[in-house]
Amino acid sequence: MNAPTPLALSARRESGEDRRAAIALAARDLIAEKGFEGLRTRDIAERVGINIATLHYHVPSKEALIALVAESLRIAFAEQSRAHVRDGLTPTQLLELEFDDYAELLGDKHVLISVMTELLEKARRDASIAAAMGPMMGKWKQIVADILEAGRDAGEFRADLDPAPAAQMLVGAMMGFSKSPNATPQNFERLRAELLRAIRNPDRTSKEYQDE
Amino acid sequence: MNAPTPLALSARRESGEDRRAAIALAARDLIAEKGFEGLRTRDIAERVGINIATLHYHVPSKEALIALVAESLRIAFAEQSRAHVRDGLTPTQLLELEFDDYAELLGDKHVLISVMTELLEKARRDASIAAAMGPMMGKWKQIVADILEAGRDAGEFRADLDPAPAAQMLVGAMMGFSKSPNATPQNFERLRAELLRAIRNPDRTSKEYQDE
DNA sequence: ATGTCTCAATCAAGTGATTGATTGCTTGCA
DNA sequence: TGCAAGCAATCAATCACTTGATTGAGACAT
Repeated sequence: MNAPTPLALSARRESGEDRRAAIALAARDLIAEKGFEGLRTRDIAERVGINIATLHYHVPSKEALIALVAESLRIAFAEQSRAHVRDGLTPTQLLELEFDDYAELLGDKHVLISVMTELLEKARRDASIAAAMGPMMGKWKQIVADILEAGRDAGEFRADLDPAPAAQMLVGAMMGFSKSPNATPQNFERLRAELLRAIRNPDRTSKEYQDE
Repeated sequence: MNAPTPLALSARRESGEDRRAAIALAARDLIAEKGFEGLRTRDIAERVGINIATLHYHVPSKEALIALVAESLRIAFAEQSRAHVRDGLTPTQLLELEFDDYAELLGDKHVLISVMTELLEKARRDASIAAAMGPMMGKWKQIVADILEAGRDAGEFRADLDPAPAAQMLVGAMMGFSKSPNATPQNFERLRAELLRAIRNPDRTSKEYQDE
């Protein structure tokens, strides 16, 4: 991901599916590096180690390529979400898991965040991208809102909490954090702690929280 | 701003300063419409009503033009900030003013938000843009953090509030909101109400808040 | 007269995409 | 087992613009 080296010493031939996956991966890296502004089909082909015409054989247009990237992002996030068991956890624990997942992205998967924010920016101007990104973001916010609602109803979070805007608050804080110049792990810990305090039920004591 | 009409029937000649201001304004509109990805110097020149060579006479390169846009943004935000007297207000009132300012941007100045988010995205990849945007965002967050700190110390906001991450939370929530598909005025009201609840000192009663 | 501003024409490089020939792989048949 | 056929995948060369920027002449203002 650092050196602009072809991703693999490509065999002369790969199945369409493998090739498209490699193309999506290369495109993700390049979008993170240069944005859509600097995204070039030739650069992608070079990164994969194929000819420009081969790229067009597998992915018919730049527009189709961007849609492929959005889909690969959706799959990556879905896999991350599935990696943790969520049954039997309290709302606070579920929320901590969301924070853990985001911290993981902030680590060695920062490309995924960068590509996501680039796509969200593009979604503002392009209805087809918005159609792809809308459900992804909407689902994330809904998951968080559901956790918040359950936590409020269970008395873990404050009684006056409004789930939808509170979810916007949490998601917005995390995504904004990743763009700030001081996005260190320590600062993320500090942020998540503040987010928890922002939603906590003040009528609960610290001991009651620990017992859960 | 809707019709792609030259901004004015430009006089054959304008002073350099007026011309550059018109160029910055046209560029802002076009960045909001098409992003940096779709920004073309010829489109800007056409929007202003001048020849492409004239644009280059006044602004030597595309890079310089983007710097000009960032500066025009800084000026616009500074003017907005100055439009309200901030002396003698309580921390809660000051924070409400920040929300009011943002609501105003969400209204008929949405272009400014769009350009800002495009620049922030570009800043991630371009050090000179980051150098321009960093102080702007940093200042906003500092203003909010200072308000929060003062409010905490005055007992208006909760005692365990950590100003810097809490400011990140508020700023992130607002900026994230502007990109969401349901960014209506009612939903912003709902969000700001939730943000206030997130920072409020629970040891204060509603009446105490009203008295301030 | 001089300096500033404007313009049409043009440059050189880049861009997404296409074309037609070639290569690689699989399958079926003798 | 070997060969031929057919389809999928690959490539170099090329196309038809597009793009940021430049050049040199002319217009304008003082």
